Amino acid sequence: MSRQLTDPMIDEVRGLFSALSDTSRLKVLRTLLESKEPLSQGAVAKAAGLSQANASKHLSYLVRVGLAKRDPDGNTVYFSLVMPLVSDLCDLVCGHVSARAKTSYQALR
Amino acid sequence: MSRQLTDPMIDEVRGLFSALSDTSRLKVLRTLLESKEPLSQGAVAKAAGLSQANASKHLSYLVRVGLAKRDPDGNTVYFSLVMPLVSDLCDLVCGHVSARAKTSYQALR
DNA sequence: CAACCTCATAATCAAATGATTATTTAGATT
DNA sequence: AATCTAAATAATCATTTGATTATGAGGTTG
Repeated sequence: MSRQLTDPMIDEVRGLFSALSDTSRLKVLRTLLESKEPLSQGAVAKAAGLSQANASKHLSYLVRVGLAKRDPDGNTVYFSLVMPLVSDLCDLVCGHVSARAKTSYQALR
Repeated sequence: MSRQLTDPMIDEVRGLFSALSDTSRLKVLRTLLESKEPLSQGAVAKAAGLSQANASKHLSYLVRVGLAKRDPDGNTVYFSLVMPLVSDLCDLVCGHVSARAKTSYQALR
């Protein structure tokens, strides 16, 4: 985001972060992170508690912005995450969130 | 995002990414990144091309999720970014975006 | 204290976004 | 070929979100 953040680039960045700013899509990411192997769309939908159509749209979104990969095999389509990008984002953001949680907890005592 | 991504935590993470998924807020971040010093709200608004009320809301959003800091001095309020979190996020995401841009450009030749 | 400055807040409106239901496409199976 | 399954797409609706305009609250300066 730092150097040369041109206006068209801002739009790309916005799209990527938008992909991460929805509860359902984060649940999809969590599901795929916790699974070591690629999962079919149906498996993702079930594990994340989403309807079929909903899971399809969210997974497409993640693929479009480059956070997930699509891997069709016969009838079913397998999805997996793009690493290490996603895990890096995880570590950064989760670290920040839990650090904030800790300090705001300590502020209560 | 990886380990122990509980449901309440997902909501926090969502809030953080939502803060980054808006063009105006990204312009605010860019403005603050390019400035070495904290900037008053008015300065941010002008540099980012936002109205006063709009800048106020967006800056409050960034502060609320812990991406920016507020520093009132007399009449004016100075804002700055929380480092190194923001620059780390920048590097990660901008790297990804420009890498994708490059490969999709090469795909055209 | 009165006029002024900087920022925050409230109300309103238009636009974007996510969920649902239904339908369609493509591949597999009988 | 007919059927079944998995996934994508379309249409619709409710909700969320961002921009604008106007106003209010603090602090500063003449």
